[in-house]
Amino acid sequence: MSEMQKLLNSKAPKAQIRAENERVILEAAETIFAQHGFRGSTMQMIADQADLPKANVHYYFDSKKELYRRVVEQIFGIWLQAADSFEQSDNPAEALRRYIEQKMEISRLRKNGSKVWANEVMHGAPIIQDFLETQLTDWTDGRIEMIQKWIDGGKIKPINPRWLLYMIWATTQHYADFAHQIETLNAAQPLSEKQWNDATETVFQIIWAGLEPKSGA
Amino acid sequence: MSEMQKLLNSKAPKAQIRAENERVILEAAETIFAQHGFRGSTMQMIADQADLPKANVHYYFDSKKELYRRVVEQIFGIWLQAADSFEQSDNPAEALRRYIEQKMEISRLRKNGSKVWANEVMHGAPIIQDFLETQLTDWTDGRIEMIQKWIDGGKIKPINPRWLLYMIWATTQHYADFAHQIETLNAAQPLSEKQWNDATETVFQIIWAGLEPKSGA
DNA sequence: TAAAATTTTGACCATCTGGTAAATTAGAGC
DNA sequence: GCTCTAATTTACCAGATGGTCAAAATTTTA
Repeated sequence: MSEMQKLLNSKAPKAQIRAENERVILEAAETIFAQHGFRGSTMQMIADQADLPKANVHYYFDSKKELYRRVVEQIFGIWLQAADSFEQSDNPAEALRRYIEQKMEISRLRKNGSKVWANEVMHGAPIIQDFLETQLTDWTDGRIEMIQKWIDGGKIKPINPRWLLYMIWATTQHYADFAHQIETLNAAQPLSEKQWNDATETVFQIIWAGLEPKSGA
Repeated sequence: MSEMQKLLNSKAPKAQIRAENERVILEAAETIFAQHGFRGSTMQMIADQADLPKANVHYYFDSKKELYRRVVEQIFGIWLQAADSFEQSDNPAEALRRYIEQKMEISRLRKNGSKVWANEVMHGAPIIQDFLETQLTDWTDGRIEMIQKWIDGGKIKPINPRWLLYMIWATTQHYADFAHQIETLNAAQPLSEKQWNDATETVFQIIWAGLEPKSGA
C-alpha cells in the first residue's frame, strides 16, 4: 500500500476502508476498461491504476467479470440521471434543450462511462442485455409516446420519434466515444469550455430548427 | 483444410490461392475483430471463422497486429468511398443528402468495418493515428471550408460546420456501432429495408430543415 | 492487553494464446 | 515423371494473465 493510501486510511474509520477502497478500484477499473475494453484490460493494470497490489483488488472483487459488471451497473445510474432531465413537458424546445445539454455534460464529465457503455453494446451487450430489454425499452417507448403527442399537438413537425431519439443519443455520445478523433481534429487539444458550449448549442439549434413547425403555420 | 476449401482451391489457379485465402481471412478477421475487439479476438477464433487451421492464418499474415492493421486499412477505403460522395457542389441539400445516404448505406452493409473503426478510435487510435492526422484532417478541413462557403453564400444557416460534420458522422455511424441496441429496441429484429429508408430520410429531413435558411429570407 | 476480525501482500499455479518448427502435401514448369 | 516452390497441418513452446493461498500486518473488540 502506498504512503498516500496509508495516510488516508489511517484517518478513516475502519468501517470505511472497504467502501473507500471499492470506490477507488471501481474508478480505476472504469478508466482502464474505457481505454482498453474488457479483454484488453488486465487486473494488473487496474491494480496499478488504483495503486494497490493485484491480490488486494481480488480481495474486494471476486473476479474480473464481477468488477466489470459493477462498473457497468454504475453507468446505468448516469444514464438514468440524464433520462430524468427529459421530463414530460408541454414545451418541446425546453425539454429537448435540457436533455441535449445534460447528455453533452455527461459526455464531457463522464467520458469513460460512455466509452464502457459503447464497448459493451458494440460487443452485443453480454452483461447489460437485460437492462436494454427492460429499463431502456420502457423508457424509450415512453419518450416516443410523449414526442408523438407533441407531433399530434402540432408542436413539432411530424417525424418518426424513434429516429430522433437515436440522433440525439448518437450525436451527444459521439463527443465522448470519439473524443480522441475530435481532439486530433482540434489540433490535438481537448475541446475548450467555449467549444463545448458552442457544440452543444449547435446540436440543439440544428435539431430544434429541424423540428420546429414552419413559422407561418 | 476443409473439404469445401479443398474443392474451391482445386479449381483455382495456384497464383490465385494466396489472393483468395487472404480475402477470406481478412473478411473473417473483420467479423471477429468487430465482435470482440482486438484483444478479445484470438487467432484461433479468426481461423475457425475462416475455416482454416490457425497456422495457416499465420502463414498469410505474420502477426495478429499485422492482420489487424490490414483490416483497419481496408476500412480507410470504405471511409474514402463515402467521402467522395460529398463532392463540391453548389447545392447543399443534394450534397448532404447524397452523403447521408451513402453513410447510412455503409452502416447497413459494412457494419463490421464501422465497429472496428469505432473500437480503434475509442482506444486512442493506436494504429490509425497517422491517418487521422493526415487524410482525415485534410478532408475535414476541406469540407469545413466548403460548408462555410455555403453559409457565406446564404445557402444554409450560419452554424459551425465542424459540429455539423460530427453530427452527421455520429448519427449515421450509430446505426452500425449500436446496431445491437437498436435491434433490441426493435423487438429484437434487425431493421427492415423500409425502416432503414425511413431512418435515412428522417436523418436528412431533420438536418436539412435545421440548416435551410428561413423560407422567407 | 489479548483475542478476533479484517486487510494487505508476495509468491505461486493453471490456463490461454500468439507464434514457431518441421514435416507433409499439392501444384507448376520442364 | 522429376524438381522446385507454395501451401497445409500437427505438435509444440514461451510468456501473459486471472485467480489462489497462506502468512503477515493492521484494526477492532472485549
